Amino acid sequence: MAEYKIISTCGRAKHAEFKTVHGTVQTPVFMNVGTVGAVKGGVSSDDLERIGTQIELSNTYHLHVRTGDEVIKRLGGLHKFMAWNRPILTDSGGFQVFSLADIRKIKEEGVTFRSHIDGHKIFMGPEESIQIQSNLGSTIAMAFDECPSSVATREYVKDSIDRTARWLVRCKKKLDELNSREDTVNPHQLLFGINQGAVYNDLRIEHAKRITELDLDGYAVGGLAVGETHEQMYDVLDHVVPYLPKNKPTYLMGVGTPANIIEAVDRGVDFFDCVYPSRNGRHGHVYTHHGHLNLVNAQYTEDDRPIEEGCQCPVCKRYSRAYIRHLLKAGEMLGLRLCTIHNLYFYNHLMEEIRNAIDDGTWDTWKKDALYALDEEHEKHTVMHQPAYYQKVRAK
RNA sequence: GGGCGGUUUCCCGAGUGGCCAAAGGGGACAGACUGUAAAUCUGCUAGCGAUGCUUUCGGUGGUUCGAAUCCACCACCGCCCA
Repeated sequence: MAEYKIISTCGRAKHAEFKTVHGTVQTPVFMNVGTVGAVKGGVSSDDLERIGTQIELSNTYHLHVRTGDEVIKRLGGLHKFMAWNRPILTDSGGFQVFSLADIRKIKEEGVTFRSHIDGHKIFMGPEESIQIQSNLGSTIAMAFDECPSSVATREYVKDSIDRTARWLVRCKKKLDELNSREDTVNPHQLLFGINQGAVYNDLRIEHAKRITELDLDGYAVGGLAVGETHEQMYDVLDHVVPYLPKNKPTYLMGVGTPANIIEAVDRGVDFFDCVYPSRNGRHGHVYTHHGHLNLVNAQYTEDDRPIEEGCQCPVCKRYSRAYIRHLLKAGEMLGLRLCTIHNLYFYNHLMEEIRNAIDDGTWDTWKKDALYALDEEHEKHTVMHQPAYYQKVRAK
């Protein structure tokens, strides 16, 4: 059902279109993380549309424990539930195995973990995860995987990726069965497999070969940005992305900083998601092309510039750093909301700039310039960030 | 005029002779956060030539080896009686 079409390339970086029943996504794309069916910080589906986001990500585990995937199915599925008609990717709950489960409770059948809400035991395996995702009716379902710690031993990782590969077969079987049923919310639901193997490149490659034997709709690289260095992450991508299908989208899960994303696009990645723009936004940490600002800092008390000069987001067009800082310090929800909206715009717009640079054939120089500007060690010393510079510019 | 209670480091507030530069909270300041148990968490908040020294618990003086803590007087605040 899905169609992945490459529009243009520069080296390994590529601009492609991914057609789904919920619309076409231009890649490289950033998926806006709305774990419980909403981007935290008071961001509505309206807001997401207004700032031009293409796709949203929600979580299987969280929606299962509250309010329940069966309820959402009865209400017509997640798209209808959250009044969002563009694509949705649901994460499988695999990451919650990493963050919530006792590692000793991981069995061949699946994982038992305790609800973070009331502590009750929850069992989730490949079939359960896919059933929930089918009930939600997301555009793309993710395979149920285990995300081993970056410090896991090679022996542990080997066992884990073998199990994740076996789980993938079960996910595929379950989804095929559910997609063929009459009462399925989205009978065209897609499935992405997830590559694991920690920082062991040979295990990564072995696992990639194994999971690509199944004809899935896309492939993710998981288990990165969980404690290893950026260099290790880029090294894994250099090794494993070439073993993922060229005619299908590649998704780097949970990543990352603007620089991480640029480096990963350069290594052939199409899909990204990260809590940074929303979580950091809630904490007053906002992104610009010249590094981040921590708006709660005293230096912005009387700074009436927008977060970033020239930014076309609805926040920068109207509000000052000083006002947003005031809202954050006063504990007003509007402060978190404005920061989050700016950050989401920044991330989504960054992806557009990336696609344009690839289309224009200027990717290599664009990338170099963008990474240089984003480098805070360099940027914090430039005059453009000093209030005195701004005063002079304004005076003209 | 009389009686009682109070005055603590930016704020509130604990502390009634040494373990007190002084609990706890707030505020301020700074940092962290990568498929969201996160509008959260952590650090820090007298000064300095810094394993020590100096200044600080309303003010002044006293008792004591030693005082935020005990005594005297003074100032101010609150309540009650005239």
